[in-house]
Amino acid sequence: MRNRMSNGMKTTRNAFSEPGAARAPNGRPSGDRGRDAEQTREDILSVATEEFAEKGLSGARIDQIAERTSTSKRMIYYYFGGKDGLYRAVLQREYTRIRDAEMAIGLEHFSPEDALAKLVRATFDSHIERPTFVRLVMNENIHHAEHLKRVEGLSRLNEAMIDSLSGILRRGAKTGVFRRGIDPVDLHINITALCFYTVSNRYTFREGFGRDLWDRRDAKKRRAQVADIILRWCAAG
Amino acid sequence: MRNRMSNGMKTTRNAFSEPGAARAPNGRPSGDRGRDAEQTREDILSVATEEFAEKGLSGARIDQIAERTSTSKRMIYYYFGGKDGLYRAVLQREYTRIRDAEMAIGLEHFSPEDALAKLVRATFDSHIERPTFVRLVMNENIHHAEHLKRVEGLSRLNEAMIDSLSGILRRGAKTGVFRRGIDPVDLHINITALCFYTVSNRYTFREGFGRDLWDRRDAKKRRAQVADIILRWCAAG
Amino acid sequence: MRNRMSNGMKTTRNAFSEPGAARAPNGRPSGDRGRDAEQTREDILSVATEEFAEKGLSGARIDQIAERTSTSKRMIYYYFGGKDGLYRAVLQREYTRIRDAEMAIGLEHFSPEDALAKLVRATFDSHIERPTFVRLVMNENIHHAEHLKRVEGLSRLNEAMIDSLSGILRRGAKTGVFRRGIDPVDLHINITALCFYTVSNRYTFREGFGRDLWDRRDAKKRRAQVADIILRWCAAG
Amino acid sequence: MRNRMSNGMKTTRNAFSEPGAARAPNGRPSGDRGRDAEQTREDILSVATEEFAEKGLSGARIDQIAERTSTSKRMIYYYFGGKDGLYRAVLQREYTRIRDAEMAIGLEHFSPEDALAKLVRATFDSHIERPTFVRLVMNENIHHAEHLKRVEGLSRLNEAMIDSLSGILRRGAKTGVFRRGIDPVDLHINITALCFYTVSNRYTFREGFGRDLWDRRDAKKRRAQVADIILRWCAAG
DNA sequence: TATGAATGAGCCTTCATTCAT
DNA sequence: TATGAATGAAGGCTCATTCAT
Repeated sequence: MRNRMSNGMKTTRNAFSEPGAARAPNGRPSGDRGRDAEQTREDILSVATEEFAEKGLSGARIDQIAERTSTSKRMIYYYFGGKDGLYRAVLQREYTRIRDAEMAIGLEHFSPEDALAKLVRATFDSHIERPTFVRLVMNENIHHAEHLKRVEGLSRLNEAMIDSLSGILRRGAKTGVFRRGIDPVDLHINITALCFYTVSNRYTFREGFGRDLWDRRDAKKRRAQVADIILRWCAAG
Repeated sequence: MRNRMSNGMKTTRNAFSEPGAARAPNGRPSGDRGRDAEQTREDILSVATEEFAEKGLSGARIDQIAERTSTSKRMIYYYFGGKDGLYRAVLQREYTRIRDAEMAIGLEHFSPEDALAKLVRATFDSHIERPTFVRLVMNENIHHAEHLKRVEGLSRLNEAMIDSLSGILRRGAKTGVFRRGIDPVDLHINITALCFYTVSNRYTFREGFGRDLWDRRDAKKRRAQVADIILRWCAAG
Repeated sequence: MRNRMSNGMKTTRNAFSEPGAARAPNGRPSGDRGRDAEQTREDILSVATEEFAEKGLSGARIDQIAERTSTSKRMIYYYFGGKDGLYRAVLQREYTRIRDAEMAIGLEHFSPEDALAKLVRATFDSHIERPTFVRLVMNENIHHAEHLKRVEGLSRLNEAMIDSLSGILRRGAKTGVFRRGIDPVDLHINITALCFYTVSNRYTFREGFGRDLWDRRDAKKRRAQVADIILRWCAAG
Repeated sequence: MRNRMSNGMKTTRNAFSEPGAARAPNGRPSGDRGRDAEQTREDILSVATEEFAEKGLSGARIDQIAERTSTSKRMIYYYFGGKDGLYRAVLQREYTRIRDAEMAIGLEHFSPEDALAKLVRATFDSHIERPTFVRLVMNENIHHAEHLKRVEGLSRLNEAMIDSLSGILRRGAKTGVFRRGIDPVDLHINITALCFYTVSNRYTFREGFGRDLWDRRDAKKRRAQVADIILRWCAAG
């Protein structure tokens, strides 16, 4: 967790490079060891992501992660320095991925209302499709986000989202379809709250109300409802 | 956690017996130790609640709970049968308490709009004031609500809440201030989502946006906003 | 090593109470568990002393210590909190013992010269008979005495020794057999150096000179020689 | 530490080959890499010396040594065969160096007393200036000198020292300033004991007596005192 | 009802070492 | 000669739990 970390972080940065490119991390000719190393890292990371999302940080077991991996337990320490380092790497990768997914829609070409609806639905889908991420965030909150503090590039990701919402609100206010004075961060909170809760509280809700928020039909209806709530809240008049 | 369970459950049920009665747990004639026993249980429970809420089920340590208690570790096993039994008892107590708080307002005497607004604000407050409960629910979701399954009287508590919402919606629809066709359970979900998220995702949000949703002023504004969102969504027209 | 320590230290203090007394550590009637606990501690301590003296702090293995004990490895952590705590307890016990042995001679009734000679010989013997102690001190010096810092009652033990030497020097100076101006601490250093080295450097010396400083005859001669060196150094004229 | 040993020892011996020669280690024609190789070895050795002296054999970490080196960890295995081989090489180099230092004074031209005093002071200085060596010797004694056994040329080095002392004693006895019958090996022991202890037990002494034997002024006084002790012991009359 | 002592299983981590290139 | 990746074995430590009294 000390010196090895440098090693780990160096290659971690690759997580931000284009996923399509990501060839030969350090300029080595090709077809050599580098590829394997990157694969080993990826292998560990994807297994760890599932485990941490499933059991939480303290519930997950390094032994079990290693077992489901094609490499040995020792490699986890080699690449990530320890349980916490691995957890952090998982966190970073997941945060990057979900924001990428949410932003990957060109919203400029739509009317403000359509753009907002589209963004809400995209956010909803990205939560529904990534319960793993949601669970990791829950776990992070249990731990007072102490590990997220050490994840880099976080605020940059969020600024992009806020900018996007800000643009939509401005355009909507100009054309008179949206009220003025809505804080884009507030808007983000409310969208996320409605999406996040749907995924995060699935189990207790089912237990309390006998209804599964993830039932295909339910999810679809709920997605429309969330968009509706948000649009009504922003609507002028 | 295995064989002692029977023991644990038997005494756990005592948590719901009338506190005024203070019956000696095992029929001993002299009306002496019963009072102490109830106190011991309460002592353990309140410490455990904090610990479980703070660290989660797997993160909490029986030793630490025992240490902060005025009794010994053995008593935890005696009264609750083990870690899981204790956790379940905590869960049950908390669920009972929060629903009591939420329902303790007479809403019938207000206009539908006022009643709904009042209920939303009460729900918001009850979340803000009980982060402990919120954290326990988060943790329960991490564990797929497997322990909540064994908590009794849960659905009964929820039905009361749904009935209340149902009544408000009906009255509002009759007077024309609310739209028809709003599912009271949906309404509950949305209210809760907006309240719950405010508390549950405090830490990751602060990390990502540098803003504390619990800041006194922020919380107040947010409470009004949540009520606004819900009311606009229900509003007719 | 955190909270358990308190437990460990509480009973450790018994090491300083009269060894003959040391009955029922906490007022319990007698013939109960307390005796066993003390025995368990002692058992662990004596095994650990040998192991640490033999292999050093980093060379010793907790597993091996536990194996030679009549209890389990877990008990080491129960009583001493960890490897370091155990090592510290060992250190304390050994320091106490050797100083007790060195001081246990009534020197006041002898002439200054005889008293000094007696004390030197006692010091020599106590080193020769306790290579374990010597090795622990060597190890402590390797570790910059960082653990000795946390051993209580150390300086008190040393002051007794210095007082004793001081008295002898004063008496000798008064009767004219010893030079004036000899610092009792210097005297202590020189006596100890000559004794300590005999034991501490046994192995490298044997390797370099093919002579075993511990050979019975050699040791006896050496003891006399050390006394001779010291007395000549102190002698007046 | 097992099979690679043969390799390790073969190259280890190179440490004693003439440094000026700089022969390519494995007979390669071009006089190129040999110089680098020797430098690499030296680099590793000097780092390892510090680490072993600081932490002891079991306390030192191969990884850390490699990290402080300009080469990789693999080279340690290549050149020294393993941890033990490296430790042995360190030992050998240090033993050679200190004896060289001690013998590098022409004592024949001085009076026996001056010669002895000079030699004592030189011994004292060579200890004070080389705590690294002292610590290695301490460590070797912890390990029963088992590694020193495999260091070559040791007794040769010591014989030179004994011869020197022997000569001084003989000359002193002849001129009547020294007593007869003093064993030169005994003399060596006593000189070394007083010097060695000053360095070896610095830390425990400071802890026990609050006095630092290495304080500049203290060291100087102590050096004179050691010479005084030895001279008084040897003095005739 | 209550307590200090004890425990086995398992957890996270580290070590010296070797392999493929 | 040199390197990054990989590893088995073991090391220190912690956990929930039970026993004897």
